[in-house]
Amino acid sequence: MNFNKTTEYSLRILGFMSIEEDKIYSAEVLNENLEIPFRYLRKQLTKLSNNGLLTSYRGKSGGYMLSKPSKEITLWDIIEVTEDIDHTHQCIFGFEDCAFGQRCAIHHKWEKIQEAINEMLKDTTLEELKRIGPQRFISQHNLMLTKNV
Amino acid sequence: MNFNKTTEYSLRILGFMSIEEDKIYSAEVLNENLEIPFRYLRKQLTKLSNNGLLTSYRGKSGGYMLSKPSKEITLWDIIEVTEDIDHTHQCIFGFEDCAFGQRCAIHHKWEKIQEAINEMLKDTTLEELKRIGPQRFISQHNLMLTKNV
DNA sequence: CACAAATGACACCTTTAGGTATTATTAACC
DNA sequence: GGTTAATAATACCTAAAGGTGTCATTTGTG
Ligand code: SF4
Ligand code: SF4
Repeated sequence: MNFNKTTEYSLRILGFMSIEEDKIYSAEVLNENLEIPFRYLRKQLTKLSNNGLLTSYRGKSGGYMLSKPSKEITLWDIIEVTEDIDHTHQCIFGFEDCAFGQRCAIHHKWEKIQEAINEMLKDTTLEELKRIGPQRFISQHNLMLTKNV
Repeated sequence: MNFNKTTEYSLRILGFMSIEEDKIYSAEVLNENLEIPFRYLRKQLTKLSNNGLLTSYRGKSGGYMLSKPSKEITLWDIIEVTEDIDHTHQCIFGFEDCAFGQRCAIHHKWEKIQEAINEMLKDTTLEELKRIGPQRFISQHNLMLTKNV
């Protein structure tokens, strides 16, 4: 009943990057600020690039930048990449072929909650999440290296 | 964002057993009716016994029975056994020491959803779930062996 | 008591998410 | 063009959840 580590990491990364969303952040810099194992961070950044959430710049003074304005990236977009959701299969009991015409007691309750979650995920954009996490992450943000400075 | 297999299995088991909650069900019988790998089912039944949800009867014509009336067993009770929830740590980003006085945008929304989920889990009893899952599971229920017949 | 039919305990195997290591490729800058 | 600082690709390792196998223990019954 919660998100996996990869999702958490991705939220951290993207949340941090959206503080100044027109800057390029290298994996090195992100590693210094977010507490994510370096190699895994690298892997994850590549994945986020390959899935269109980040644009990557290779070569010297390269790094990553949000591929779209933060207000156009929803939590849902992120979670679709990091969590593999089975959109069809939502029975709380794991039944794949429930044959009831009349649903069981929990079905409706559960469905409502699912809807609430999805709604939240689709309605919340990175823009709202500029300032997340412990203060220390944010306060160090001005140490960032940028492409243009 | 969903329950693990062990939780699903447990819900199936207990849901099925609550159809006739004063009967003793052997692992063998449960295995014939619910589609759960036999050994793992056995393991899980032991765990549910050890955690007070089931009472086990050893020896010939033994098996398992609900330890309490189904209306006194909530989904929450079950999930506490099968899912290991960290009750303290609920930050969607996985931060353990968020230092904000002013919470981030998602914090409140997420908290509300968590509450809705917990409320549902605590309000829903096995009693409401007597008839769950595909029809075939239920229709075979009269083949049960019991202690007293 | 001996046998059969059930659960209990415990060790082991398998799959997958999380994490590392290595080598190749790209691009700015001298 | 060569050096350096960055990402890309790929393969491998580790820990935890899911799943098996074996043997011991309990209890009803002839
Ligand atoms: S305010 Fe945001 S970052 Fe801080 S604990 Fe709440 S959800 Fe996590
Ligand atoms: S009615 Fe109940 S058992 Fe059937 S799919 Fe819905 S939640 Fe699952």
